[in-house]
Amino acid sequence: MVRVATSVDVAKLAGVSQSAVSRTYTPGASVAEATRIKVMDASRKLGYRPNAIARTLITRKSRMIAVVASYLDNQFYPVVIEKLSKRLQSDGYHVLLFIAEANQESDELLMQLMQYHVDGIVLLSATLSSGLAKVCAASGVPVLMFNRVAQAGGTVSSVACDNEAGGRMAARALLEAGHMRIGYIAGLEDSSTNRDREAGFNAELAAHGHRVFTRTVGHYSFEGAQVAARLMFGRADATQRPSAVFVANDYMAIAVMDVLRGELGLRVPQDVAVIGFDNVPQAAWGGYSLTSIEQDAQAMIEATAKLMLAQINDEAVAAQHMNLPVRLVERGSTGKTV
Amino acid sequence: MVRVATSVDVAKLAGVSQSAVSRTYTPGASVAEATRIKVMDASRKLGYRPNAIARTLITRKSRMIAVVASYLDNQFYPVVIEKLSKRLQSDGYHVLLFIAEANQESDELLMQLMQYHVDGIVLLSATLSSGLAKVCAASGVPVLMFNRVAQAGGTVSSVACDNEAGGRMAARALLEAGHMRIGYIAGLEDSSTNRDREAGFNAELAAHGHRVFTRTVGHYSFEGAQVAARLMFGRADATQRPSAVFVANDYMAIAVMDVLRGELGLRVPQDVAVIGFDNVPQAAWGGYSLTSIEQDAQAMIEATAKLMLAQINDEAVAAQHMNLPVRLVERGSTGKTV
DNA sequence: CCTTACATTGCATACGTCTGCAAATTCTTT
DNA sequence: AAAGAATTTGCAGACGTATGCAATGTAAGG
Repeated sequence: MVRVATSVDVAKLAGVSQSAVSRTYTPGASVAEATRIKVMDASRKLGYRPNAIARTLITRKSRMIAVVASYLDNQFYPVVIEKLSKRLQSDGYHVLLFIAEANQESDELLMQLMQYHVDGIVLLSATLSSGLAKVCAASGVPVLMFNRVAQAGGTVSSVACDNEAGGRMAARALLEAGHMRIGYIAGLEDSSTNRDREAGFNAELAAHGHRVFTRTVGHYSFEGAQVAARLMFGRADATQRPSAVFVANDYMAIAVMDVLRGELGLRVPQDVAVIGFDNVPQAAWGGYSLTSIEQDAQAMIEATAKLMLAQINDEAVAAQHMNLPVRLVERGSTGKTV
Repeated sequence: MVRVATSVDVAKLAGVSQSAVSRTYTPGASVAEATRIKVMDASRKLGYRPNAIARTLITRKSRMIAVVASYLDNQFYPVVIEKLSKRLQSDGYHVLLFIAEANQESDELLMQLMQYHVDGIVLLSATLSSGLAKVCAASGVPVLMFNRVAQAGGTVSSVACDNEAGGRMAARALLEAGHMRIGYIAGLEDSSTNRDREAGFNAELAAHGHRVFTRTVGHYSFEGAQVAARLMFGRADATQRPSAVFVANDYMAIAVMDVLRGELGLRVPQDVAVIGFDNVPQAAWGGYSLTSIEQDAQAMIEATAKLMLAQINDEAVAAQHMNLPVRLVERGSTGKTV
């Protein structure tokens, strides 16, 4: 077994008390410059580093934030995780990553994370069971949903984009291009993102005297989107299928484009215009040139970090619900040549 | 401030000693069935969960494993992180995620992780400075490099694929298709993956009396690959440019294909055949249909988890270097229609 | 019934750090 | 130079759990 140096070892070598060592590593504590130097020297000699675990036990702050994710194959999330991690790291926090099985009860696993006394929890595209929300609130751990909106009230914050406005933009873009038969491929039926995007989309169509021509469901999965595309576009008669489709996210939209072109021999945008949501990096790839509603990931992450840190440092900060603006990025899949 | 129940609270309510509570939550400890039930009842009433932090302090096992990653935009890594996390979770370990700035000295940051007394460290596509390797060895923390191979000897394990064999396969595939002018777009010059892939590639070319026609460097980045592609294929005279190119990974290969088609008006595979490495999910997308050398991520992860857990549980287990087999997946970018 | 073995329990201490408090030291000020 | 203010220091007691040890209770064997 290996023994690493402790603050007591350092104190002994430096000829000071253990308190002095502790204070040296506590910003803002009262230590004379001379002793600080003695401590630093001794630390260097012994290779001492404060034990974050012991520190957590007494300060009750672990400086760890749990991030719960599920589908990392949707490109939106790796980007978010990367940026969010960096952002939190720069504030001295670390990310305890947790991958939730898509359809699994994540409660048990979140309880495990709670055992580590994380200072906060960020849920990426996942919702919290009301029971667990209560547990978190009871133990004073701030919870924030990213890209999902919480049910009414509650102690859980959320940061999302203005999904409804995005849905409206998508509708407007397709209407302005003159499409009359417009389809919608839904994500997960019970997700707030899908609900809001679809609501905005339908509202805008209705405002112009239209309504959706066909609707199928892709469940935010690649395979689900392929099935949904085959269902929607599988009929031979061109007038029986949409001339444009709004897909609830880019990840699915790409699967849809592959089915349209590869399996059904349809051209995008000539036969079918496609518009997605998220503006993932792949949307800009030459093979797809996918028009999309952009979520400002950077802004969402900044808001997430700010809100989370505020709630950690000040228990009085209330839960908030933020909806950040979106914008339309037009590319080839709706006819704009780029 | 919120107070959560401790083992002492539970003990008091259950009318037993704190030790009894502790033993109830320690598998294999000696507790009578009757007291175990009393403890469980009291725990339920108080919502008690053992404090993993306090436990770590005394057992010196945090059941946390640090995972250090850098480029999550290369699709290979999200997949790895997801699978690795799940695998470790199933063994009761959790992942402390750390995003290293690409060109930054990650030593300081790894030291931060060491303060959390992680039980092990997995480096994704990153190498360890020799100084830090020494620190880790000194504190008895097993370190494993994933997709990179350590310098000679050392206490650091590594799990990678047989990059050299993969390079040879790529060469053979292009030679068998009859290509005479074959280019190579390199990744990071000082990475072991690039070194080995290129070495195998060159060796196989040489074995057939050929050698590489042009070589440029993409540094494993998207933009770098675009530049490298322009350099290699920017000349008007068709005989002055390769008819086939091996790109050191898929992430770059996709960038290369976009430049070839979108900017230079070249067709793949008719004008240029392209072959990548990793077989990321995107390689199979209809927009690219990229032939690739597949790394068996699942097997690599299984090996990583097994080796890491073995080293954690038994200090006697020596560092190992594993090279898992690869295989060629042929698709449209080298002329096979799929 | 007594001895021996065994299972169960509680006590007390340790893990490595922070922090309130009072003592000790240094610096100001008159 | 003395008194007061301000700074620095060490002591000691947390934080919540695990575990060696001795003590207790129980079962088995003779």
